[in-house]
Amino acid sequence: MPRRRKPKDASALSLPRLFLYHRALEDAVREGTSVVTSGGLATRVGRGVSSAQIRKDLSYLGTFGRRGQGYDVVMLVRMLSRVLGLDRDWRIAIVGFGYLGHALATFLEYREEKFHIAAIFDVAKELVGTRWHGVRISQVDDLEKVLPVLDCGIGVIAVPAPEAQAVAQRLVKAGLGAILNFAPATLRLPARVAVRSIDLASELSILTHHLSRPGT
Amino acid sequence: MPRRRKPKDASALSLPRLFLYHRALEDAVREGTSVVTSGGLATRVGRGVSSAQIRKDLSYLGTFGRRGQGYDVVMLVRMLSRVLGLDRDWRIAIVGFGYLGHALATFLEYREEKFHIAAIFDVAKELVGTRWHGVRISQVDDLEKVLPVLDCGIGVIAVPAPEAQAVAQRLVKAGLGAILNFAPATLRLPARVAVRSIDLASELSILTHHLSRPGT
DNA sequence: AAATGTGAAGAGGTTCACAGCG
DNA sequence: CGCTGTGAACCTCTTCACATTT
Repeated sequence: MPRRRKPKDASALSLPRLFLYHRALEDAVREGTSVVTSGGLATRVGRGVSSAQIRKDLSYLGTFGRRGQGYDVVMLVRMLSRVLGLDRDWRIAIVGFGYLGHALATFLEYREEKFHIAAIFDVAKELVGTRWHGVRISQVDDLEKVLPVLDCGIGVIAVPAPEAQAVAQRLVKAGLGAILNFAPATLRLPARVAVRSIDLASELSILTHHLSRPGT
Repeated sequence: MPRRRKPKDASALSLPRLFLYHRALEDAVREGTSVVTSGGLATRVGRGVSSAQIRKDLSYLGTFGRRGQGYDVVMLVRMLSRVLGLDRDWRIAIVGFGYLGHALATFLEYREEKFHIAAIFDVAKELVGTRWHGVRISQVDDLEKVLPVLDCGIGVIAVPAPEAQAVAQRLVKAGLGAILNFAPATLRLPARVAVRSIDLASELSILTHHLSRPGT
């Protein structure tokens, strides 16, 4: 039963680019730039994004530019914020508070003002009950009890690989609709749940592949 | 001047998959499985990888299966290791030893036996001169002096965004050919350098985008 | 009989080039 | 004139389906 999709839908691959546009435009706002052309934005974004690509990506979302002039920076930032869901704050639950979980929490708390750590879980008895920046660290076993009242939208998995699948399922049961997974394991979850996996070993192996090839 | 490429070249998008195959096959080895079919491997890998996809990916690298039987697991692992550059050890330099750098170092040291932390740099005076698991933490200013003798192939950037570009250029000048970047900034480097960027905010925004949409 | 390897068909995404509009 | 917005061409990757081999 193929759900009829809007005539124009941003391609999956365009999403990360939209975020890059958003970030580059925020820089432009800080510099006081008020209008930007697709070519100018392409230069800011770098990384081989063409002006045609930018216009195409934006055209899937609507019509925002002025022909002959370019795009209003503030308006574009606002529009992209809305599309990316960055026009509101988000509460995040972190499961696994070892080095990685700790690093992620710190990074988010200091650098990303839209994202707030609202729940932390770990299995280590010496951690449970302590607080991190005011957030109580709970026992993973209590996940179903603690999580529902905290209104988190996103769960971050920073536990060892063998536990990742079980943790993911519990997060989903507790109502989370999106998961960012750092464990080197493939998660099998209902399609309605959005999942992104960051796999350090995978990234490194892509680099070693390139280093191992003689030609570019 | 378009360099003529080999008649068959693994597509860029297949590389991360090859790594997933490698990981799944290592699991199979541990279980004592000696032969696997493309369908069986697809089941192990999960995440919507089809058996046809696997056969196609492998066919770009050569002919390894036995018709009617499947693939020899040990041989396939070995072949993929070679292609991915995982048939040798790698020495890594980390720049930025805050929470994130520390977390990455710990993760790699404990979990990835092919990757070794060989150099650590930071700007904090209280860190410089101390050691982490036997590795001396050096001042970032000394990067050009210290790095060349340590024979690192890969550099990991875990510094704040404004410093990332400068650090990246210095790593490249010091001879590194591959960079894994965790700073939320676009790096502009010579094409010969392999770069992968892991952008936490970008991943989160893709999740918030999905959470903000009503339909799947 | 069973599963590979692969040409061909099909999707999906990007680039081109230009009409349209300020 | 300059830059956007967009159909069409192009290219790349995925899926299909089947001839081929053990």
